[in-house]
Amino acid sequence: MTAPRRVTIADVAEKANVSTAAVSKVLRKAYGVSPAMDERVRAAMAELGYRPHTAARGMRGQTYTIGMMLPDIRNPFFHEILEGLSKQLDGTDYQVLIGPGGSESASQAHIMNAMIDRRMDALILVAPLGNRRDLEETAKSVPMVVIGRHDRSPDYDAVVDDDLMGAALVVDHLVELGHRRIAHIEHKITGRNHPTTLPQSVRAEGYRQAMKRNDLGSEIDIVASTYSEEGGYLAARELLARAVRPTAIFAGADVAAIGVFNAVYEAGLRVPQDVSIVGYDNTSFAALGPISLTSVDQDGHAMGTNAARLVLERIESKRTRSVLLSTSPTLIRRRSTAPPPA
Amino acid sequence: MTAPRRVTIADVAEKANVSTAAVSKVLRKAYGVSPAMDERVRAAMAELGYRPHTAARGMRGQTYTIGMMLPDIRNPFFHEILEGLSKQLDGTDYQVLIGPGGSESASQAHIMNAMIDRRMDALILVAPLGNRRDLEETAKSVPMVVIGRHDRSPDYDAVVDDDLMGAALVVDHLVELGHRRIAHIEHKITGRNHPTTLPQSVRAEGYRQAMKRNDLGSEIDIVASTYSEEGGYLAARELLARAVRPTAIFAGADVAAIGVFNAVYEAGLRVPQDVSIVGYDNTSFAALGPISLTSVDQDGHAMGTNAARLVLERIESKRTRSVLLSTSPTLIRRRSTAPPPA
DNA sequence: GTGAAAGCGCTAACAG
DNA sequence: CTGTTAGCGCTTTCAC
Repeated sequence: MTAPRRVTIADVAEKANVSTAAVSKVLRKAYGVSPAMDERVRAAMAELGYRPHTAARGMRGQTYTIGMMLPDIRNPFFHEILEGLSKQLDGTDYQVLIGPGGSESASQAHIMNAMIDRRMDALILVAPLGNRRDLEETAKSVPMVVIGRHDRSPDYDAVVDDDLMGAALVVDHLVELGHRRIAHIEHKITGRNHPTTLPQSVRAEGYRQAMKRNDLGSEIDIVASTYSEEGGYLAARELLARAVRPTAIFAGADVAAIGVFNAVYEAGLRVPQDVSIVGYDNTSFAALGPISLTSVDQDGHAMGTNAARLVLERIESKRTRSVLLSTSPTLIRRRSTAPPPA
Repeated sequence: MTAPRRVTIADVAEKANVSTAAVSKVLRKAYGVSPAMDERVRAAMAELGYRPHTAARGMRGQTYTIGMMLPDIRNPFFHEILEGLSKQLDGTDYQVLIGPGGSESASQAHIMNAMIDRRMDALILVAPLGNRRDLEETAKSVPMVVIGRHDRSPDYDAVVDDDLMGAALVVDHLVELGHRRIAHIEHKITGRNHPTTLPQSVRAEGYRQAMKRNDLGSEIDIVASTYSEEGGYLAARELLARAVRPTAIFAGADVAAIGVFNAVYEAGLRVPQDVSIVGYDNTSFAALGPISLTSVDQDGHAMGTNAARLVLERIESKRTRSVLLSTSPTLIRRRSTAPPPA
């Protein structure tokens, strides 16, 4: 019941007949330890089952902890990012811990502060809502990489997928199939002015630009909703109730596309014969037979790997200049898109 | 670029003309501070924008951090638990941080150690794989609550939903509809012997017992697979290839049920006319129109809230005896179940 | 009611 | 190459 006192660096030092400083050096693989001493210390550590006390290390040095702020745990796309990140960190001393950020700027700021208060060595933020100035402010106190946003800042690194191109791929695909009345569902958080560099805003802008480029400027039809099943459902209901119904609906995220399916079936319409549906993120369920959703694929795994690399470079301060890493999406065509009804 | 030195307790003490000890007391709402001093200290903290350095506090006292180990970030059911937990912790000084545990006993042990090394005040483990002795071992060094497992231990608290009853609800419902050939898909991790108290094992056992109770012992048919889309898909393919095909498939989790849908459609069969499908967890997509999956609902939110309560009680050591909190599931009937074909 | 001082476990100069 | 010695920011006796 009573926890035995934890083994400390002092216990190891005593056992190995060396100073605590020596043990610390072995721990950090620091310069200036003879092979003989190194071995003795390691042996003592093993024998005592010593594990460094990360919190204490953090008081002077690093905590070997990287905080990842996620607005929504469930999003399968975020999971891919996490996997890339974890794989890259595997084998290093670093550990990822996830902070649930929620969908509000305030709750996200809260968890970011909590992570900084806990002395995390670096922060990885996925599609954070805060304005750029605030982000730069926190980037001044901790190495930081932002995933998903298109801002470029001198203070933090950015890893993005080209959402402008992704939206263009979708529109061009639909136009090629013969569609003209192509609607878009955007994620639009109510309340404060949110940055236009968020993925959802860029996707909407990409849709707009692509429509114009295809001489369909007059057909532009955007419904503001949310990237969620319910959001997609409600937006699609609105679209299907129009006097002239769209023949294709481009949802900014797969989860929303699922809601669109729902509304379309409910209206007694068929996919893709009556309405074509396109999603974004190419999440695992998009490939499922009964759904078979045409979607835009971003390489989340690579984004995670890149974020880890950038963050480690920063921590080890091999680099002080900021970097923006942009990857290209691809379109995955499936059975949810077809030519419009004659 | 250069981070300004953080405000510390010493700065606040100086500003308020008191000792650091006094500031610490105010911070901890500890006994022995006069209202006047309290106010002065608070004013100084506000003026300087002081935020306590959690890592440093942890060296002597608490870190005000609760670690939650999740085997799979994506599972929407886990998200419900997290929400309940967060809501309960809201307004307290505590913060949840999520440790990605992965699907292996070793990776889970790794993240648990990482959390302990970081001096977290308590651990909440969701369906951990380790054997009970190991769990009890770690429970000796930190307050702990285990969610989902049916073990009862003197060393940690447990929050479970009655999976035995959940499985019985499913079988009884199908039997009532007239089914006899009811198959079950179990989550079975390869390799080591895993505890039989895991939710997946208890659900399988509940299925077995209920089948026997309904005089269908000879019809028991369990396929070992995984709770995932692919796992459900593969298991269902196997089941549908049987000489005598089951008329109902009970997947141990909604995600697996989605894969079952997939396989059923692919085989040219209809749901529920040819095959009935039941899931478990009643995750949000189960309610979606095109899916409309009959499923077992556990109140994840309540489980999270309860876990938080138990953990706080332990931290504040109001309680030393362990508790097991079991809630009851309910069956949500939807369109994926119907009488078997004649 | 208040403050001085000794740590918590580790790192980082700095001597030797 | 090795050990001594200050701290990191906060908590906690224990005098006053």
